[in-house]
Parts: sequence; structure tokens; C-alpha cells
Amino acid sequence: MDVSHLLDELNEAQREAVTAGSGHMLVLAGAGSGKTRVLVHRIAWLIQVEHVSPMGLMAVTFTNKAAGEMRGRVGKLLGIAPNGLWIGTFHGICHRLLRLHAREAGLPETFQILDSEDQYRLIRRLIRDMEFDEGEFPPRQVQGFINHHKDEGRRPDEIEVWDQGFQASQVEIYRHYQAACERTGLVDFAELLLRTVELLRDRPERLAHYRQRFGHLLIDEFQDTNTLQYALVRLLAGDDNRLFVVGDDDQSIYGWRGARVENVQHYARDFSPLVVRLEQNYRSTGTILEAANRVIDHNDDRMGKNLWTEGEPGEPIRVFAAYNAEDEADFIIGRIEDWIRAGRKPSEAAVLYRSNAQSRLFEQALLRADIPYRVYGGLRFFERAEVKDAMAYLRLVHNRDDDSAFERVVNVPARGIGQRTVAELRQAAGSRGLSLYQAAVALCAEDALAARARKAVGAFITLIDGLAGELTDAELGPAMDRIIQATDLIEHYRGREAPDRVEAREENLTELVRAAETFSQPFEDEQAGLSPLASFLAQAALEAGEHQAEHWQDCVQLMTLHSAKGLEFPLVFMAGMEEGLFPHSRSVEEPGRLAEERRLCYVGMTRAMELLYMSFAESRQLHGQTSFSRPSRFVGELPEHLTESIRPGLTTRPAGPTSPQPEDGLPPLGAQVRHPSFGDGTVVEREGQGANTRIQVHFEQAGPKWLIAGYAPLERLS
DNA sequence: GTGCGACGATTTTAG
DNA sequence: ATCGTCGCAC
Repeated sequence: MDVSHLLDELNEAQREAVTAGSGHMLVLAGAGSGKTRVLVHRIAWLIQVEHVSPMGLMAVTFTNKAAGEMRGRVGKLLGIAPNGLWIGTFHGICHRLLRLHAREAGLPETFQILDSEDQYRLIRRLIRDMEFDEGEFPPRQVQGFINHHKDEGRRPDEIEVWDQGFQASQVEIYRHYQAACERTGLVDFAELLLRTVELLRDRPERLAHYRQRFGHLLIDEFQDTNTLQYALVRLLAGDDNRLFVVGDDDQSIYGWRGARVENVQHYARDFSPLVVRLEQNYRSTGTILEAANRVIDHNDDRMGKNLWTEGEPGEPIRVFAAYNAEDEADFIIGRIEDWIRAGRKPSEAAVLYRSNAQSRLFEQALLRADIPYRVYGGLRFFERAEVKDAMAYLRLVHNRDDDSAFERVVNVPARGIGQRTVAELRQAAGSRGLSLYQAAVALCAEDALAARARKAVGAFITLIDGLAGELTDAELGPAMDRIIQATDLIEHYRGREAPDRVEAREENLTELVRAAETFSQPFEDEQAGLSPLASFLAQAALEAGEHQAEHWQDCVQLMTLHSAKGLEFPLVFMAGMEEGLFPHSRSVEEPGRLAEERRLCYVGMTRAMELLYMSFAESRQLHGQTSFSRPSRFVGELPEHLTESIRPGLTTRPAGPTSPQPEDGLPPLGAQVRHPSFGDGTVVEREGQGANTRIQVHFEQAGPKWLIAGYAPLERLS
């Protein structure tokens, strides 16, 4: 067979990966080195050359977007829809396996996926029920605790309790939370994976079946896998199946949410794969690549990789020193205007920043300049309150025992069922082993509620019952529409929010009806015996949708450095390159976290194709207070011959004469000071104003210290 | 049971 | 500054 179409467009390293023979593979794929192309061509190669059945392949990614892109490109390359081929996210694939084997996994057939917000609400409620202090056990933190242990594959009994107080209590909450989920058939995101691992571990015949079936496993973004995901991969691989793993240890930026870069090394150790490095970059200029290489070179323990390009060196990296954050925004928007004036498109420009709070100034400046923009981040479609409310009604109508949905909407819109009444329902449900809905029916029948509450609860039951009867055989779209009308959701928002907010919510609900109308069930879900409704609900949870309704416009892109991963732009601005912001102050203490910040910087730089700007501000408003800072150490790691300073002279300490310094009699930046116990040092940062001003002093002996300027016994030396 | 003012925390985020 | 949660008054 002629396989030239699979190999023609590949370089030597890519070709080696695509055509690899019998063993396992590890593809260390640098930024912009054509990693998706290699994965797609590898799948086509396996099917067309090695004659592997599409049914015998599993390809796993982290995002739905990546899965969708891979599916589309494989289909295009093969010339057919790759039906039967399991391409999906870890969560999507685990969900499918659990649907197929719900019973054996110990789950009801109707189990529902609990998204992060539902999970948070449930945990918060349990903490209250267990009469723990929410201040001492912040629900967010407990949620993190539970998810962290699940990501590591641990059940409550498997957690080593070393502290009888705080930690033991969190384990107890985890235990209660898990019991509540089991009772009501709820599965959170981490649970999708953990259950699947346990299913395969405890059911040898199932494991044998899937090992038999999936002779080839391809895993993308391996540096982002957590312990559980690696465990799943190992289980499915067994001794005989072939792994094709793609990753880049230099782009590991999700350690804080459980990702283990070490998995790349562990994989190399456990499976002795053939290692191929993709180092030829097709995206950025030579200058950008060299600078990025030099920055990432400051990290230890790398697997080692050096990006290169056949292309031109291009423009130097522009480093801009702003007086303050407004100045920085104006400068950046000015350069974007230049870009557009030169005939380039706004959508080719991206402003990247470390934290979402930084977006505001850029939005304002872009608004003033009348340049269209799009901000990534914030709530996604299925995470919006009105959409979640409507979906909760849909869930409740479909399954009246869905307690999570019941809790969410029982009093939305307000119908006189307050905390008091709901607590009684919970109480009754708990003691009699009923769902909240069943408890509500029972208490009404027994006349066990206050007259007013009884009437309100009765009306709610009638509403849900009526809808359920009416919509038994209805199509998804009309059902959704009817539910929104019958529940008066829009009126509910109209009564309590500003008109423009209400309008937006109304649009989203219209969009939701449209989404329900146009929903078409994925082939694989149908195969797994799911109803269209179940598929729709699962998709809403697993693919929360876009951040913004797609008005496909030619927009400047604003996003965090994290969300920029995987994207590329001809013109990139990295803003807020300041110590404390980037690297973030919470990351500088631990070397491991600092290394991750540096990788984030590397990711940001390698997004740029033609022109890269880095900027920092000497001062900016942070949490309502002015704070001063020095340029990021990452800027200092750029080789000088690759950069061009704009407005130089302000970039070095002590600050130049034009730098604004508050006249408050406290030692300014750069001042030499003496402390009775720490010795002599230099003032390097200050935060806040007046008596609260905190200053950071680099002491020659004692190192960096934060001091309250008004109280610290400091003596000015210069 | 609902609505408003005080209080405190505030990196990154897919599924 | 800003947002979300809590406690108190209607």
C-alpha cells in the first residue's frame, strides 16, 4: 500500500515516531513541534499500515477540544468518520466505561455526574450538618482535600491519619461525602477515574476484556497526568499492549492540580520506551526560541530538549518598563493599534497575564481604543447560574430522586421553602432512607409541616409532577422550553437583577433550548445504551462549553498564561512580568513551584510566532493598594543580545529620578538600612501605604525579610 | 423567610 | 477594589 500520504509532510523525527515498530514509545514533543500531527498520523499508520482495527485503539487527551481536533483530523486523513475509535478525554472514556458497567462498578444505572459547583455545595452542606465550623473547615479547602486524595487513588480508609484533629476531621467529611454520593448516585470528576480504576482492578474478566480489545493506547499531554490517570494507563496496558505517549516535561504547568511530571520519568522507567525528541519548531522565530530555551535552562531535572528552527531569527524580544499598570496597558494597546494599522488582524494578537484580575485594565484600554477583544476565562456556558437552574429542573423532572438538583431549585424562584423547611425534609429523608423529593411527598401526605410550608412544598411537588407527566415522551428541545416557561425562571431573575443582566440570562436560556433542540447523541453513547437525555446531561457536565457564546469575530485575545497553552499567535504580549506577580509570590518559596512558574513563562514565550513583548510595571494597584515591585527574574534570564529595551533606565534598581516614590518619610526603594538583629540591607519592595506600609529588605546576612515600616527599628544609612 | 450592610480573602483551572 | 458569605433586622 502507498503510505506516502502518511509520511510526506513529516520530518525525520516525526517519521520515526509515526512508524515506530513493536515497542512502547515516548515522544518528547517540544512546543510547536507538530505533536498533534504525529499523533494523528500515528493513528492512521496503525490502521492503514499495521491493519489495527479502529476498535482496537484508544487515544486519550485532556480536553474535549483536543479530542475533537484529533478526531476530526484522523477522519480527514483516513477519509472516513473514525467511528468505533475511542478518542476522548480521560473523564469521557471513564464515563463511558462506567455507563457500560454501572452495576459492576457499584453504581445505579442512572448515576449523575457531579460538577465542581455541585460538589462544593454538597460538601458545604455536609460540613454544616456535621456541625463543623465553616471557618475552621472552609468547604473549598475540604473539597481540595477530598479531590486530592481521590486523584492519588485514596479512599478515606487509605489515608494515613497523622493528626487526630484537623486532618482526621477532613477524612471524616470525605467519608460522609462519599456516603452521600453513593446514596444518591452521584459521581464527581475524580470519582469517574477512581471508580474505573477500581472496576478494572477488581473485575479481572473486565480488565482482561479491555486489555484484549485495546492493543494500542495513545496518550497526549502525558506531563499533565495525575497518579490515578497513570494507574489507569498501566492497568489498561498490562504486559502486552503498546503505549504511545506524548508529552513535554517543560510544559508541565498543572502540578498544583495534581499533575505529576514525574509520570514521564516513571513511564520511561516502567516501560523502557523508545524515546524520540521532536525539537524542530515550526512556530516561532529563532530569537524567540533561543530566548525560551535560555529561560527554561535555569530549571534542573529536565529531560533535556532544545528547540530549533530553520526559519529566520526575526525581531528581538521587546522589553517594556512601565511606570504603572495603566501605562503598561496603554503601551500594549498602542502596539496593537500599530499592528492593525500595518494591515494585520486583531485576532493575531494576544495579551497573556498571570492572573485574571489583570485583564480589566486591558479591557478598558481596548474599549477606549475601540478594538474588539475577547476575554477567556470566567464562567462557561453550562456553568452559568440560569443554565444550571434550568438543567436542575430538567434533571429533577427526569429523575425526581436527584437530591442535588432538588436542593438547587426547590426554592428558585423563591416559593416560600426556606432553609428551615429544607432542613426538615433532609431530616426526614435521612431518617427514613428516602430521597428529598420522596420525603417532601411523605411529609405533605402526613401533614407534618407548618401550614404555609406544606402549601409551598405541595405546590412544588405539583409543579414537578405535572411537568414530568406532560413531558414523558417529549423531545429534549420542547421539554427544555416548557420547563423554562413553567418554572418562571426568567421572571425570577427579572425581579432581582439589573435589566442587562436579565437580558443576558434570558439569551442564555434561549441558547440552552437551542442546544437541547440541536443536540445529537454521540455514536458511542448510543452504543453504550444511553438515552439521549442521559447523554445530554453528561455532556453538559463533561463539556461545560465555551467561555463565551461564539461571536466569531476578529478579536484581540486576552487570557491567562495557563489558558494559552496549546495556542499560538503572531503577536504576543506577556504583561505583568514582575516579581510577586510572575513568578507569583506564593510560588517563590518552594523551588519546585518556582520551576513550574518558569515553565509557565516558557509556555507563554513559545506561544509567539513573530513578535514577543514582555512588560512590567514599577507600581500597580493590588487589592486596592499600591504596590511596588521589581522586574521578574525571568526577564533577567533573557539573553541581552536577544532583547531590546524600550524606555531603558527604569528597569534597574535603584529606580531612576522619574520613578514616583511616595514622600512618606519611610525608606524608599533602593535605600540602605540597618536593623538591630538582621544587620544591614537594601529595601527592595514596598506594599501598602502609611502606617501599614510593608517593606521587603534584602539583608546581607539574614536574607530577604518583610517588615512593617512604621514599627520596624530601621535606621537609614543612605 | 427574605433582604441589606459588614467582613475577609484574593493564582493558575479541564473534566 | 471587588466579590462572596454571614449575621441581623424586617
